[in-house]
Amino acid sequence: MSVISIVIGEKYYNKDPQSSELGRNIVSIGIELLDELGFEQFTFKKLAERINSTEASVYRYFDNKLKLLVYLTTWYWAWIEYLIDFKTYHISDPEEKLKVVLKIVCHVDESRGAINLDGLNLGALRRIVDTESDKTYLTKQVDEINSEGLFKGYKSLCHKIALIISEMNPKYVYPHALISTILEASHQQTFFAQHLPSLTEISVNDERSIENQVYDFLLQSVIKLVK
Amino acid sequence: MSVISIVIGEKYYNKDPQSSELGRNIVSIGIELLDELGFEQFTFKKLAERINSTEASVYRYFDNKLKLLVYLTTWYWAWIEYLIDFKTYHISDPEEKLKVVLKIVCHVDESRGAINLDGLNLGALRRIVDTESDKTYLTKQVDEINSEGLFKGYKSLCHKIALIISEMNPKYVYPHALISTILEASHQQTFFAQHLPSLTEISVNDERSIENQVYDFLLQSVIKLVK
DNA sequence: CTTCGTTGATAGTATTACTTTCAATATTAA
DNA sequence: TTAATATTGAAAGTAATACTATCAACGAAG
Repeated sequence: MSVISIVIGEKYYNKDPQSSELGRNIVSIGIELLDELGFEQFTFKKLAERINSTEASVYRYFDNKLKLLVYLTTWYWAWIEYLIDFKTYHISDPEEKLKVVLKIVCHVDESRGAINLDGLNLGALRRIVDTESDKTYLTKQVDEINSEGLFKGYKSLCHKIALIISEMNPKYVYPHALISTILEASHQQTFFAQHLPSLTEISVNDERSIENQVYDFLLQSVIKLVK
Repeated sequence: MSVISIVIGEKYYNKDPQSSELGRNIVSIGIELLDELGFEQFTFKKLAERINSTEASVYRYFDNKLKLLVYLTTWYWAWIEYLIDFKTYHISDPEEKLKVVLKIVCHVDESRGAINLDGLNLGALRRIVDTESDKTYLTKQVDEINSEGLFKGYKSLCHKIALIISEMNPKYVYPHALISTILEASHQQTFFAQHLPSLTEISVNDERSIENQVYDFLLQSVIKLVK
């Protein structure tokens, strides 16, 4: 039983998936099927079959699979932002704060196994974000989706971390560019380590976990750049 | 009349598009249509109509649109690598070399207007690479495509630049991770400036060109990190 | 002059991405 | 308790996508 719950605004869906068993199934089994099939092979028909419902019923909650992906990534970033608020609340030193933030973003110190919040498979959700989240904006529909305010979650997170950077060094001129680069790199480097290992020194064969290696690379980079 | 021509190996296609008028049309009009419609909306049927040919004929050259995209990005990276070889040939100082490399990658100092090489619209190709190139590997087919050696071009470029970094500072432990991050950032920051401006300080409203701003951000970053 | 390779034309299949309608059931409100 | 309302399932249908197959026409090469 979770005491907290991530709430997503109504512009992200047609009918709130948190409001019914079917909706919660669409989201939770949707995460698992997306992880399994990848965005391109994933369809509402396959999802409907998996949850013993129908295509039409799924469409009643989300316009299309891109909107579902936007919902899921928004949920993910909201969760990350919650963790940041929670775990940095007591910290005043910005450099300390940044370290905690990067640990959260890189999932260092995370308990192994299928973690659950709101009944969601967070491991699968992470993999989706690593592999598929860029597809929320790398589409001709970006400007439309953006004008509806659907990237607010990512922007908000980026801005929050950028503020910490500015606290560390008010003269650094690229806090947002740096953080968006770092956030993207955290996914890319994880993906490269697993699928295109010659593009990175981070390696699945290293005795340290991928998460730790990515964290070290990014922390070292940010500290050097901002100081 | 170009004196040089980028040649792409046969594993990238079924029939060499450079070998016929139709093939060259598929590539050159393909670039323009991909730029226009985006990868998701682009189809071989639409392309066939545009070049007054048929779907079946296009399929004789490329298995599917993903393979065409892989071909185009490979062509692009081969072109960039050619420019790097050409423009750094006489330079021995690695830091100087790096500056030239980043200028090429960011398209600084490039003459405006539709540049042409092999009859291809290079401006459109750049935009495709900025927006669509990540989709070549962000798919469940990565490992398959990679095992066929189709990412060789990108890897080769990444390695070439990583060697310059190692020359600058042999003790720097993340040359490949840094360069893959920088190459990705060069697209992302350009894209963000145009579509999600709150994620970056790089701005279309700045008096300097996007290309120049991205170059400054990336050069400054790499120098600080490697030194 | 014949053979080969290329292309175009046509047709066909399975799947995707939806939309519509209607009936059955569950929930809520009077 | 009944009546109104909302939710889902079932079924059918459409247009587009992502292909594959067949065949005839044409030009080039031997």
